[in-house]
This record gives sequence, structure tokens and C-alpha cells, in this order.
Amino acid sequence: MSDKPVSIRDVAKKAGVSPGTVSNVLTGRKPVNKDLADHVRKVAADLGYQTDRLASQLRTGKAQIIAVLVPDLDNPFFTSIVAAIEGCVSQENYEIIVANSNDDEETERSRLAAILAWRPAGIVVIPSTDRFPNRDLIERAGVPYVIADRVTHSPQADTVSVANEEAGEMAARHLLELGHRRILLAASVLGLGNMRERCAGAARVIEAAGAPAPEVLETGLTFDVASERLSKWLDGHERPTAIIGFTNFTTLGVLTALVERGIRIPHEMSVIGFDDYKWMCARSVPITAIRQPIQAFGQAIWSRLRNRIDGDTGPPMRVYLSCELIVRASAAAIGPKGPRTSNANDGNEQDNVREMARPDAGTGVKPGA
Amino acid sequence: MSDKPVSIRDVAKKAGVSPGTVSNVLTGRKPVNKDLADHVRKVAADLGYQTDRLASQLRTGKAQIIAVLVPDLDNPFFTSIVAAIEGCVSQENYEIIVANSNDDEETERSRLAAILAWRPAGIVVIPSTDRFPNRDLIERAGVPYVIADRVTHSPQADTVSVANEEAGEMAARHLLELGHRRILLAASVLGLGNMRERCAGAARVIEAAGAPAPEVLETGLTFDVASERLSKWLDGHERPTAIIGFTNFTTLGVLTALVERGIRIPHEMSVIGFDDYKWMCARSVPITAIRQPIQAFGQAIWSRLRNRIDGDTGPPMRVYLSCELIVRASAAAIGPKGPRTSNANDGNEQDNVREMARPDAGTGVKPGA
DNA sequence: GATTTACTGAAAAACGTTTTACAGGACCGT
DNA sequence: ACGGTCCTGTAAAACGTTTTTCAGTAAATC
Repeated sequence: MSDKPVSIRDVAKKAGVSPGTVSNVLTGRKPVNKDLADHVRKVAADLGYQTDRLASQLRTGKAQIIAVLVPDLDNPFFTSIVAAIEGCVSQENYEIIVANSNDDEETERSRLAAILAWRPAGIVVIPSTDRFPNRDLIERAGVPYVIADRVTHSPQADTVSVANEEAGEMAARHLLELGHRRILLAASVLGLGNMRERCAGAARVIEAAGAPAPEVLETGLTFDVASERLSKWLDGHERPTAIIGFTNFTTLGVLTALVERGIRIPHEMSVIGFDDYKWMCARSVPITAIRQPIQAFGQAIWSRLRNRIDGDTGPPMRVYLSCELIVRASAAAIGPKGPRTSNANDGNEQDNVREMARPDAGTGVKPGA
Repeated sequence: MSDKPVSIRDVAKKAGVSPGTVSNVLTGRKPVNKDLADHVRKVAADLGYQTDRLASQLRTGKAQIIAVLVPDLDNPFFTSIVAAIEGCVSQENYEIIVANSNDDEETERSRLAAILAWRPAGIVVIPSTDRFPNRDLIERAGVPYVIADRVTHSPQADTVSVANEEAGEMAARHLLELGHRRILLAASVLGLGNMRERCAGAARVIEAAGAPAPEVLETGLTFDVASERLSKWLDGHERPTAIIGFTNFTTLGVLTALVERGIRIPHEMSVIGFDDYKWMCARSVPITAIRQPIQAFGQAIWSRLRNRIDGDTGPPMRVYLSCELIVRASAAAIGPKGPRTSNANDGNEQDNVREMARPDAGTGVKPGA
């Protein structure tokens, strides 16, 4: 109800000191007599004073704001990353601004501009495209940022991503061990670095095993077209014995396409999905999947960004985290008999985060097909 | 790279005018000669000037920030609402700050305090508890806010929610039409108004049909305990023929509990879920569910909040939106023969948003059991 | 005992805007 | 010619902080 919020001046007057002293007491930037400090603190508390962060951070130059720009706020993978980051930063008195680029380069640009006008302390962005041309906006503004997930290395900026090739390898190896040889890789869009790497990892292992090079199908970025394309593809091609979905949406697409075609899992088709969600277990044949370490992801992003905010001017770093294969029932041994699930879960639980300086920057991985 | 961002003073100097004039040109708050205005705009564009929103909004008093406080950022329902709101507000040059209360009253309070320090233009909050005692913080700050989802009416504030009773009725009626009489209602926590209302709606319809009053099971707020409690309950009670999950997490819990017990859907148990997600269709027996109108939800929240920000001082409004029953295969007719699905989808597609002033405020709905 | 040093806190400048107050014309009607 | 009203733009105040500068006192050093 009280229209004007209580200001530092009010506190100062009531406490009989100068505003500067109140500031020094509250921020602790300059020492002030213990007794007086206590008094000021008490008055501030009594008045319910809350420092106006707008004003405070106008003066100090940077806002305690971390902006997170994602390509799709309706994709639970991205929101889970936002959640993980929020958990980290809120403990250090930062606030999070979210923006949605809708996988569109133009809106990405405009959202980025709007966000930069807040002079945020840092930005984490999951680019809408691999090249991320809108980077120039951030760089011109001189705001620290890290690129996450989709772009796995960049000569200009820190990147945090998953060990994509390794993830692809894990999935493929699991299928090979189960006897599969004709494997379909379902990626969202090969224009994305992480997709190329996952496919490359899988393809390498598969070919190394002497199996035919896997086919790669691009299912697009949304769920709806994913299942559609999958269905169409299944109609027009010799049927593989296993499919790896390299994205949560593609996994969902694979699953519904199989339902539509009446192809049963795992008897007629083995499936490995990406990401680990509750619904994967809420089925009679729970889904074997590659789990991305979301919490660690968020922490790694924040820790990198934090360093930059604190003034780290070292060369761009590339951080990547290992995924984990969660063996369940949707990938089964091939052969005359029915499903036989394996539980060769050798996931390396600890030490799943590595950092490396980047001498090797810029060497993109070729698509697997 | 340029360390100091270009300020309005720089533009003014280069354009040969005063800072005030630049401001007037850019904000359009006072008229300025057309030619001069164009010139200023050009200079501003050349210099890549972007007004510092911190400074701007310090002066004007309120930040173009909408804070969204949700109980669980890992729950896709809540994040989908955030996404819907973000879509609305970003078009009007507002930015969204998200905060996670983690379903805990204390962290809710501290997050709220942190958020209020930004002097946001408005707040939308999905309270962690029904009573929402932390409301006092917002009210003391005098910031407009709307309460969403969980609390469906409040004498002090606008509420936007779903037509919960109606939703419960729809689900129950569908099951009754399919011949079910012993129905279990799975709610998250009956301390939440929306849960009580959904249960009440279902219970009323069921009892009106002469069927025994339905049992209500509280499954808790997280997925893990949900399935656990469900499993335990199923062991200790006579088995119903149908279950309604009144939350996406409880639905997931129901589904996995049934999987664990080897109870098949819909042959041995019919299930109606809540919310509409992709995974519900990615199964051989897709899930019949109550869909909440997420987009409309976000729009209604924003429109209400917008009005308040613009100075609407009318009495608190209660807005509620109708849900839709999506008939699929997980709820089947009971009887000697196997599953028979109905497609009696009479959902009222249009006119699913209503507003009403609140003379009836404060009359809570009783829990259904 | 004089001079430095250390400490404490007040006063004022600064951050980048917006807004208010005002000044200088031009234009109008008398 | 004169006072009034527009019109357009400048100068300066203001927003609520933090930071810098400085003054006054007490302690320490010679």
C-alpha cells in the first residue's frame, strides 16, 4: 500500500547518518563502527528497507542478471537446463531472465538486443543455428557469455556441451552388442553441431564393427514433423532393426511413428532414446536412453560464466560432460527369440566433466552419412 | 570490445542536440521537429545506441519486468505456462524473470523478496501453498500480481485458473459413461485448492450417478513418491476399475505403478490423465486426458496483469478457463469384452474463457472425500 | 609537542536516463 | 506595437544507489 518504497535516504535520516554510511554498512564495502553498523542495520530492518537493485546496479555498472536464451521454451530439455542454471545463480543473488528465440534467427536477434539493454552480467545462449551469427551483438556489448549444448566449440567463446560423439558411440555400441547391424540414426537437424557429432560417433563405431554405414534421417526440430517424416521414411525404406533417437523430440517421434505403423518394441524394433524423462519408465517396455547430466550441465555453464564475470580473460574453454547409457527394455537382443535385455551399464559415474583449453578449435565433425 | 556502451549523451553530442531531445525523439513522449528527429534517429542507429533500461526505468520508477514465481521449474506444466507468458510479454517489450520456490514456503519468501527488489511491473505467482502467506510481501511493495493455477479465488488478488470442478466432472462423466463405478481419484495434495475442486467435481458427478463415493489418494508433489504411494495403495485396497490422475506427475505415477503391478491398460484398468503431452500419444495405448489450455492460460494471466499494471483498480477478478477432454484409448468401456474406446468428444472449443467479478469470494470448495 | 598515520563518517559527484522548468522565437489577434 | 499562446528545444533536476573526496579526530611516531 505504501506507495513510495523506503529508500536509503529514509534509513539514513532515521538512523541519523549519511546515505553513504548506510550503503557502507549494508554492502560492507567500507568498514564502519560496529555499534553504529548494528544500529543502522536495525533501522533498515525496522523500515523494511530493500535496496533498489535498479539503482544499485545502475551505479555499479552491471546488473546481477543472467540472461538465458533458448531456442524453444516448450522443449523440456531446454527448460530443464534453465531450471538447473536458476538453481545455481539464485544462490549467488543473481536473477535469471529467460528469452525464447523460437529457433528463428531473426527473433533470436531481437530478443538478444532486448536482453542486452539490461546490461546483464552474463548470457548463456543455446543458439538457434550452428553459426550463431548473432554473436556479434553480444560481443559488441562486451558481455561475458557461454554457448551451450548445440555448438560444441567456438574460437571466440566458451562452450559447454555434452560429449556428443561418446554418447553416439555408447548408444551404437550397445546396439551392436545386442546383435544389431542395420541401424537408423534419427537426428533433428544436421546443421547442428551436436547432432553431427552424435551421428559421427555412432557411425564410427558401427562401421568399425563392420556393419553397414548407418542411415541418417533428419526429423526436424518439432515433434509433429518428426513422427511424420519417420513414418514416411519407414514406408519407403528397408526396415532397420534398431533406431537411435538423438533428441528427446525425435525419440518421441520415433515412438509414435512406430505406434502408427504397428511396429512393436522391442520385438520388431529396438529403440534407444535421448534424455531421461519420467514417461520413459511409465510404459510396459521402458525406454533405454542416453541420459544427459542436466544438473552438471547447469553447474558447468554457471561455473564457466562465473569465471568470466569475475574477469577471467583466458582463451575460450571447451567443457563437455559425459552422458550415461540407461539400459532398460526398449533395446533388445536381435535373434530368433523374443526380447532379451542386457544390463551392461558401465557408465562412468564420476569424473564426467572435463575441461580443455582449445587448440583444436574450429574443426567441425562431419555428418555421419 | 568497446568497453563503455554508447550513452544518450554521446548521441546528443554527435547529433548536436541535448540529451533531453534525444530522449524525446526516442521515446516519443514530447513532439520534436520531424527533420531533427530523423537526424537524431539516424545518429543513434549509426552509433548503435541502445537505451540502458536500468537507467531508464530507475527514472520512470518501474521496470518492464514481469517476475514469474513457480513451485517447480522441473515440472513441464509450470514451464509451459512460463513459456506461454513469455510469448505474450516479450511482444510488449517486457522481460521475464523466473524464480523457483521449490514448493517450499521459505524459499518462496526469499525468492519473492529478491524479485521485488527489482521493482518489477508485475508478478505472476503459482503459490507453493494454498494460503499463500507470502502475499504480504507483494502487497507491501504494492506491485500488481495475479495468482495462477493452484489458488482459484482470493479476496485480495486476481486469480486465473482452470475450471477445475468442470474438469473433474468431465473426466468422471466419461468414465461413468463407459460403465465404471469404482473410481480412484489420484490428486497430488489436497491442501491445494485446484486439487480439491477437481476431486469435488468428479465426486459430485459420480455420486449423482449413484456410484459409490470415490476414494481419493494423495500422491504428493513429486513423481517418485507418487508411483510409490500408488503401488502401496493398490496392494492394500480393493482394486478400482478406473483411475483419474489429476496432475501430470500423478498421471505418470499412476502409469508406472500400474506397470510395476503388471496391470494392463485399459483391459484391467482405465486411466484418465491430466495435461496433454507428446508422450501420451507415443504409446500403443495412448492416454485419454484432460487438456488444460496452456496458451489461453498464459494469455489470460497476462491480460489480467496488464490491466492492473495499466491502473485497473477494480475488485479482484476470477478468471477460469475450460479444459478439454481428449478421448484416446486408455479409458475403455467396462464389461466382459475387451477394450472399447469411445470418442464422445463434445469439448466446447470456443468460448472457453470467462471472467467474473467476485461477489462469491472466499467460499472454498470442500475436498471430494 | 609536532607531525604523520589511521580511522570514521559526512558531503558531494556520479551512473544514464526521463522529466520539469524555462527560454527564445514565431505566430496570432487586438 | 504589444501581450498572449504555440512550438521547439536546452538546461538542470531528479530517480536511488555507490563511490570518491574530504574533513575531523584519535592514535602513533619522531
